[in-house]
Amino acid sequence: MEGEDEGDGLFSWMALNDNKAGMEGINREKINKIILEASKGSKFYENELKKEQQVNQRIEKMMLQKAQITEQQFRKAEGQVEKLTADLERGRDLGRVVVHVDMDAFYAAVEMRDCPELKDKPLGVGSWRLLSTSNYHARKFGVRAAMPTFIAKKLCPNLIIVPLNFDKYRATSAEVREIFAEYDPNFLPMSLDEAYLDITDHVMHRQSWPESMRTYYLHSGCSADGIRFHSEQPDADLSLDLFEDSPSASPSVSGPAGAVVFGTCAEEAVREMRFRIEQKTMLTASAGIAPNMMLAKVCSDKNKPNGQYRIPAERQAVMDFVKNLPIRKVPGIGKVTEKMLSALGIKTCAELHQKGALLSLLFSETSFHHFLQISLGLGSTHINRDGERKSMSTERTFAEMSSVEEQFRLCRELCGDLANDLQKEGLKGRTVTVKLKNVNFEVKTRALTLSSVVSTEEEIFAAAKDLLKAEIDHMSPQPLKLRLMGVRVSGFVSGDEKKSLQKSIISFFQSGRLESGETSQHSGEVSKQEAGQSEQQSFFQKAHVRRLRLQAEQQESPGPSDQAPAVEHALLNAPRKEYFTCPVCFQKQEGMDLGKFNQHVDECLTSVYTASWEQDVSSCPAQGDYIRTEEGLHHRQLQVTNVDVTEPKIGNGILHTSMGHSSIFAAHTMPGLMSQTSEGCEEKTSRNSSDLHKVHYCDGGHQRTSSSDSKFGGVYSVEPEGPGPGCPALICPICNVQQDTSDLAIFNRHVDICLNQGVLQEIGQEVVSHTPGIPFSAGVKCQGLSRGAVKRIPSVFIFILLFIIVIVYQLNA
DNA sequence: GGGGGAAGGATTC
DNA sequence: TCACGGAATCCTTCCCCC
Repeated sequence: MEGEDEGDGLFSWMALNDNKAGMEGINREKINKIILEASKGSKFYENELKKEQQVNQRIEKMMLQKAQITEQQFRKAEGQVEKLTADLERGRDLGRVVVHVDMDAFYAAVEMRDCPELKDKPLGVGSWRLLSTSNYHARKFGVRAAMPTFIAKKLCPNLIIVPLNFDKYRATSAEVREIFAEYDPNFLPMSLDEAYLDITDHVMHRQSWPESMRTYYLHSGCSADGIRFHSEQPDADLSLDLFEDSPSASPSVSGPAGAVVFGTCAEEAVREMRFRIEQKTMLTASAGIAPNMMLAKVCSDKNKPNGQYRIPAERQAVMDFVKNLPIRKVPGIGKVTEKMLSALGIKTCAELHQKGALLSLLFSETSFHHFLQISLGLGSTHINRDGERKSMSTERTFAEMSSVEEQFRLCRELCGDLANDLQKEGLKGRTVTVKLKNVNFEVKTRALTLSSVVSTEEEIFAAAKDLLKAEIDHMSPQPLKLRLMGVRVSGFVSGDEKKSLQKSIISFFQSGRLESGETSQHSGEVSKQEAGQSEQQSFFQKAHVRRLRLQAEQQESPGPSDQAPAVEHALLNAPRKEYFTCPVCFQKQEGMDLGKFNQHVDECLTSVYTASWEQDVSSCPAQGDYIRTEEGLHHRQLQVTNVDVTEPKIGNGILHTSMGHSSIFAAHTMPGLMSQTSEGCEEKTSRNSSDLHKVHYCDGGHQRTSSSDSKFGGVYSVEPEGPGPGCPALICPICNVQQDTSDLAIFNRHVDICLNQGVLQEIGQEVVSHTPGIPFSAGVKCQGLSRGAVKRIPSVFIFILLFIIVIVYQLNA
C-alpha cells in the first residue's frame, strides 16, 4: 500500500467513466483529481483500493498463465478459434431489424421539462447522498449518474439537486411505451427509459403503407424552438433531417405546413418513433438500429443525445463498425474486464478477435465465446420477453448499525417487505440469501436453500435470521457493524415445475383409483405416475439426506450462542396480518397469526386423531403429548401456510411441499409430531437450518432423535439395536422393517420406495374398497413406538385430509 | 466427473 | 449536509456428494 502508486492506480481505477454521453471534451484530468481528493482516506476509498489490488492480482496470475503457454497449445487454440469462428459465421443472422431506444438523461429531462427554469442549469437528480442521473450541463463538469452528491457538488458548486419522483417518470415512461407498442407489441423494456424493439415486421408492413399513414403533425402547442432539431441542428430548416444521424440516413420528405411525412425504411420508422415520442412527451430519445441487440445497444449511444445510428444488415458493415469499437463500449464489459483485456493489449474489438487464441487459453469457455461473438459483431437476434424472474430482493443502506436487536428488527422488516413483493407476483422460492455490507464496504452474502418454497415474512425470516445470527456469532465478541442489509429469495418454482406438480398430484389420485386392483408395485414396471414422481422424489431425497446430515451434525455440535434470544423470540412471535383456511375443519381463520393458526390446525388434527387413536393406539406412549416449541411452530408454519387459500398462485408452490410424497409421509407420521416429552428429555435448538428446529435428547434407555420437520418426521432411530456399535438401527416407518444399513441415503431411498409403492398404492386401493368414514388400517406405524408396538392409523383420515387440500387447491386454481 | 449449492464478483441501469 | 444506491442477472470458483 504505497501512497503515490496507489493513488496513481486508483486514479485510473476510480477515474471518471467517460463512457457516458455528454462526457466528451471535458477536462478529465482536473475532474479525476477532484474525485480522488474527495474520496481519499474514506472507507469507500480504502475498499476500492483493495478491489483494485485484487484485480491486479488476477492480472498477474493471468500473465503468469500466459507465460506458460506453449507454442503447441497456442497453435491448437488457433485452430479451435478458427473452427468456432466459422461455426458462428454460419449462424449469423442479419435478417432482423433490432432497435434499442434510450431516452436522453431521462429523469433529468423530465424534471427540466416540468420546471423550465432548470433548463439551462446544471442539474442532478437524486438524494443528498447519491445522484441517480444528471443533465448534460452538469455532465460537462463531470457530474454523472451514481455519483455521491458531495463529490458532484465539489465538481460543480452550482449544481441543483432535485429529488427523485418516480411517479412522474413512470407516467412518462408509460406514454413512451405506448408508442413503442405500435412498432413492436412485444418490445422489451429494460428500464423506465430504455427498450429493445424488433421492428422487422413493422418495416415489412410499412412498405405498403400510404403516405397518410406515415404523416404526423407538429404539436400545435409546440413551437419550432421547442423541438431540438429546429433550433440545434446545423442544417435544420424544417427538413426532416431531424437529428445528427448516421451517414446512411435517408432524407425524409416534408409534407404540407406542420405535417411531417416519414419514409418506409427502418431508419424512417425509428425517426418517426422518436418524433412521436418528442411530440408526446417533449423529451428526446436516441436509438440504435442493427441486426442484433448487442449492436443496437452500442449504436444507440453513438449519436446520443437525440440521434440515431444504423448499421446496415451486411456482414462487412457490421465488421467495419466493430473493427475500431472500444471494448468498453460493449455492454457486459466493465472496468474489470476492460483492465484485464487491456493488460493483454486488447482495446478494440478487432484486437479481441486477433487475440482469440490467447483468450481461449486464459479465460473460461463462456467468457471466450462471449468475446468471440463480440469481436464478430454477433449478438442476440431474438428479443426474449418471456424470461422468467430468477430472484427478488430488497436491501437497505443505513448509518452504522451494530445493535443486534436493531439488526434482527431490520432483518424482519426486510423479510416483510420482500414477502409482500413476492406475494404480489405469486412467487415462492427455495433459497434465502442475506446480504451484509459492513462499515468497511465489505460485502458478504450468506445463503440457505430450504427443502420447501417460502414466501411469507415468517418463512423468509426463519431462514434469514439464522444466517444473520451465524454472522453475528462469527464476529462475536466483536459487534457486527453494518451499513447495508439485504434479503433475497431465489430458486422459484418454474412454470413447468408447477404444471408437472399439478399433474402428478391429480394423477396420484386418479391413478390410485384406476390402478387400485393392480399390483404395479410388484410388477417391476415403472408406471408413468412413478416416473412423474421420480424427479420430485430425487429432490426430496436429496433434501432429506441433507437434512439428516445436518441433524447429525447438530447432535455433535452444541447449540448456538445465546445472543439476543429474547429479541429473536419477540420477532418470531410478532403478529401477522393474513388469514388462513384450516384444511381440516375448512373454516376460515381470521385475525390469527401463524402461530395461532398452526395451533388451531393442530387442535383440529389432534381432536380427530385422538378420537381414533385412543381406541387403536391405547398403548402409544406419545398420545396426548404434543410439543409446541418455538422452532416447531416455526417449522410447521411451512406446512400451515401451504393451505392458505388466499393465494391461488402460491398454491402451485404450496402443493409442491404439501402434496409431495414427503408430505404424505408427514401425514402418516403425524402422530410422530407428538414427540415424547418424557422426563429427562432435553431440547436443543438447531442452528443450521430453518427446517431443522428441534432435536430431542432422551436420557432413558432409548435415545430418539426427532426432527420437528413434519415432512421428514418419519425417520427415527433406536439404540442400542443398531447394526453396529454406535450406529443407530434405522427402522422404516412404513414397512416397519429394520434396515440393515446405517447409510441414511440408502435408508431414505428405501422409505421413499415404501412410501410410493406401498402407502400410496394402499390408499388408492382402500379408497375404492372402503366406504369413507369407516376406519381401516393403512399399515402405518406410529413413529416413536418400538418395533413390536406397531399401531395402525385410520388412513381414511389421511385420505380425507389430502382430498380436502386438493379440493381447496382446485377451487383456487 | 458431473451436478448443485454457496459465496463472491462483475455488470447494468 | 462531511458523505459512495438498489435490484437483478450472470459468471466463476470452490466444495460436497453421488
